[in-house]
Amino acid sequence: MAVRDPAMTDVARLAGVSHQTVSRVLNGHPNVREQTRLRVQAAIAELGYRPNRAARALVTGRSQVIGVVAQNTTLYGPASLLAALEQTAAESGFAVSVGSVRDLDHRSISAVVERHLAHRVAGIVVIAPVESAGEALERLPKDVPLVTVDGDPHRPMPLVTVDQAAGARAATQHLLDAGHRTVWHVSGPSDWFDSAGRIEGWREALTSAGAEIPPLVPADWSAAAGYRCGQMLARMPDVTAVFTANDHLALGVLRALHEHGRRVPDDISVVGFDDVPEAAYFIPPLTTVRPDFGAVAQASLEMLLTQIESVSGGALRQTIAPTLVARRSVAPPPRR
Amino acid sequence: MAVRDPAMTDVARLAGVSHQTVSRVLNGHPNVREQTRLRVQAAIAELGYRPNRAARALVTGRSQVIGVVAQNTTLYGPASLLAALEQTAAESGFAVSVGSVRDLDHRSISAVVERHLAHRVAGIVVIAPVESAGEALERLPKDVPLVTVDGDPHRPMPLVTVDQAAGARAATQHLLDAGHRTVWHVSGPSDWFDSAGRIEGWREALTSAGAEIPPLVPADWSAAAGYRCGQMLARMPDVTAVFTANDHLALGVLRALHEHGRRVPDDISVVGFDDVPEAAYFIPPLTTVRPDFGAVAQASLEMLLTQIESVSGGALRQTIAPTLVARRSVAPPPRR
DNA sequence: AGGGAGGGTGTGACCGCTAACAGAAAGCAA
DNA sequence: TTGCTTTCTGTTAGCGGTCACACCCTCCCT
Repeated sequence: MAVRDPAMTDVARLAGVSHQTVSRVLNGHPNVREQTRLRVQAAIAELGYRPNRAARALVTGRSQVIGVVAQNTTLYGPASLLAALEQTAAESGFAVSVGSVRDLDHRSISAVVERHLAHRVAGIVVIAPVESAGEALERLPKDVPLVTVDGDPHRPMPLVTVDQAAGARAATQHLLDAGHRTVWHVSGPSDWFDSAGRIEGWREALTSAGAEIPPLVPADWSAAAGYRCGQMLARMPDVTAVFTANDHLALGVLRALHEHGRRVPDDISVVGFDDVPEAAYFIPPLTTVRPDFGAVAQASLEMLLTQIESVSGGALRQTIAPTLVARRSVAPPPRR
Repeated sequence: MAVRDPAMTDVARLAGVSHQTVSRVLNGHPNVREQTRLRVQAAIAELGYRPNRAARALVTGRSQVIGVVAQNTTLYGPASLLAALEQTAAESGFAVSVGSVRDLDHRSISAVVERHLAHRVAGIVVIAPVESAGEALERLPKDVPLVTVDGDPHRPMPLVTVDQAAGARAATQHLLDAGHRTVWHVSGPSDWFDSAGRIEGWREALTSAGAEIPPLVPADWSAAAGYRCGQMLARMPDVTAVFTANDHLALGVLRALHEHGRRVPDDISVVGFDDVPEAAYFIPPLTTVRPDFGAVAQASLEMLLTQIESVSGGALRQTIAPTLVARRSVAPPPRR
């Protein structure tokens, strides 16, 4: 026989006060006598009372939930970000509701956003770093606090990004510094801003070093694609340095090179991006670029909270610098 | 100037009906004249009306949200499961709220569960496959629909599991079939049920084949641990076959063996577990066991929904069989 | 002693929805 | 026509909180 959960009035009755006083205790309102507060807290404990967030959300018009829109939370980057976001949000008393989209078209994204809005989420974080996401986002109500992670740098909305270009520059420069004449780049899917940023950084480093810019090798984020690209790269004798858009791609490249008898780093050097936990155990250990997901999460949440709390906004944009992690997949080019 | 979101009454006024009729249209109640329904739908569209889930949750006592309790959503298994769960839930009109716990003690788990209960979630899915989770779960209200994934098989609660033992048996048997006299096992953390199940399956296969049972090599889920274990294994000349509790562990082992000049699969065969997308691109491609996360998610949700909808429960337990994926990391043992 | 300030508490309305019932309209048998 | 279902639709009362306000009491100043 399911008994109704205790409500505020039950607590109030037991403590001999009004429901409003209970509410005050719950919300840490200052004007409550210490003795009363204790009585109420005792009653709460005795009944095992749990405030009903739905009721609160109804009257305040906002729940203590943050909606996240993500595409593929199986990928290492998004998954890490999501986890970090959840941790950070919990510390501020917020819950996190995920909404994944399979495809990143208007309709799918809007649908997920709608779902979040129907729940009256306090704010939305979008981890959908592709072109089409931005468009879908433009047409939603202006009064919903929103932060985009790794989104379109050219759109005027609150944005937190990993400095992809800086990371890519560091990776490329690292290879150049090792003595390579130029660096090839296996890029991520073309519609991701992350890819674009990494390509940009790679180009910049090459340009400013006066190095030749080899043709771009386009791929997606998978090891499979990396493998295919690696098979090509392995056949080209003048390729001595490769920077891949992520670590999984690098893994595929590594395997292809290995199969073709090209040694890493003796014959070819490879640098990845992401620093997945396994990168240190690739053959050979992979030099890569590590983004700080914790910092990204923190920054996003901070931005979101200032939007939620006040009307006037703080910073509209924040960039987190990644760091290069040097391991054994880089060496000087072979002497001819 | 933030205008109030349109509510049911606004729609009702515009359509010239009562709010209740609007409610009926929204909930697909049968007794509404077609013409009225259309008028209401037109009004909804015109106003951009979005039903307030919080209000509904308040009055019905249950929200259309499923709470997930997970430990580390960065690991491939949990992340995949979470994603699958989210997909499946969305199809049934449910949102998913994640609550990660850093540590798996009573207090942390209870705290997360409390948070979910405060939101009046419709049900809870626990992906926290360790001993301590079970205890924390026992003391929570009986009337909350709950499903445990990969939890304690000895506890009388609804449970969906990957058949770890079967997977491990298949892996071990596969190695035995290749001609190995016995198989070593690098196991996951001892407090995970997944680990226990895999150990059990490994032992069973060995026993029923009449093979010697080598000492267990305990580790956690990381490539780092795999590497350390691999360094030991590499020094033992009579080790010809290793089954690791997951693919990352296998990666570490592979690297250690490589460094010690022991070739895989020529000298030593290796089998993993999980089939992470990268497994096919390890050096060499890893033979592994693939659990069907989609099926697990589906089964869990189904179980949860029957609990939500009715009082009498359906199946209390469901087991999903994993499949062996043969790749190139397995070969017959070297001839002496 | 009178009066204002302010801490501490209670009262009532209301947030947006659903459930239960009541009432109106329509259909059909007698 | 009457009377009785069967649809359809409206009315009212909450769900469990918060907000705005009114009230009471004490304290302090004049």
